[in-house]
Amino acid sequence: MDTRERLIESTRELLWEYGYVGTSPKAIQQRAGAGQGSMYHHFRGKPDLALAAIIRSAEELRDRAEAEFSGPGAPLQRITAYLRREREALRGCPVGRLTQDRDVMADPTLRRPVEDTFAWLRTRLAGVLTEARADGDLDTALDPAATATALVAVLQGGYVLARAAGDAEVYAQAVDGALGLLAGHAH
Amino acid sequence: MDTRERLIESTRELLWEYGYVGTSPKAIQQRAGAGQGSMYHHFRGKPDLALAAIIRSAEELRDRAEAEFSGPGAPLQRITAYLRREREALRGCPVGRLTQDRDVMADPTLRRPVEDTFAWLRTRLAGVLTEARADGDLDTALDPAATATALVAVLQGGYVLARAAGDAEVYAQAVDGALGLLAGHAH
DNA sequence: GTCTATAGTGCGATAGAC
DNA sequence: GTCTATCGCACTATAGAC
Repeated sequence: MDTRERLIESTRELLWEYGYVGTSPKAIQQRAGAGQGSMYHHFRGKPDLALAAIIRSAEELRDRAEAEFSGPGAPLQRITAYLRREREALRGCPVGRLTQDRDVMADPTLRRPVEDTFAWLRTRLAGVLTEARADGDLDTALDPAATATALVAVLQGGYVLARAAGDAEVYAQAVDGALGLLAGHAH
Repeated sequence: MDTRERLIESTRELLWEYGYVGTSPKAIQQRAGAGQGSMYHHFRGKPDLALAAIIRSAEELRDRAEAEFSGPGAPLQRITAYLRREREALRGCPVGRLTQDRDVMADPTLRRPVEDTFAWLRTRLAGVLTEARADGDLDTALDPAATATALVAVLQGGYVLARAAGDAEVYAQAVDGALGLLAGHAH
């Protein structure tokens, strides 16, 4: 892994743990094992480097989700697999976390990947719910778009509650609750 | 409102918008219209002042929720009222936001009110769900604790998605989706 | 109880040698 | 392409006058 790559990966981890305001170029350089000059050679500054890191985290989230959504099994099985997939609950969502970062949301360039990722995720999940409905596996009374938004919200909120409790099990409990609610509408 | 009070309220607002790392004593003083000496007279420092602000925000969240939970109407009506209550979706949750703040979660004293608030909220909501079940208004197959955690997660995640989209309507959509899922289990 | 002055630290960024 | 030196600034906190 070359220096540029190490800088991006270090920024991703620090952004995940400390957020944008709490991540300093100095900390990035130390973690990447690079000097100041090196960082400012590859990137114009903190926002430029953060953008590269955010885009990569967004792509990773999207790729992993797409793998579950387009995987094998019936639509509802794929949704269950997606919701139950192991996540690092106590670390939170590397992309969702950024919505609480004012400097990120205030900068249209930094904000864009975050906005696009969740817009895609909600739409994509709604599509799988629509598939399930077309197969006759899901109650037609359920609105796919609203249900998809609620399910994604359970994951994002599950991170919040797990971190508040200091217990990853709370995340699992939120998912269990959501699946319990969904089960009543499955045929 | 005296100086001490203005300092606490200013800190609450700044903590809500900028988070702990992004909130400086200087900004607090300016918003409160107080000098440095004044702040350090009333509080030992930033963490001490933040604690007072966090405790107050936690109390407010709890009081507002309790008002809905112990209000008039059947249990499921009260839950619907709680979920649908107007919130400032784009500003996010003043307490939930703190879970993303490393300096807050790393300090047991600052973390305590956050942890307690969500533990109480989940337990209290589970209690109302149990009431609904006892009244024969809710499917007995639904686990009250898991369902409560999922519903609270929808709210917390709804903030995240609304902020990501830059649209408060997304928060409402998450709530609609959750109520749609819950409706299938109501008698 | 509130003010101003000041200290010490770390931030984000630039300059220029190698 | 990477390094060290340095800049100007804001941060959190303390000291001491009023």
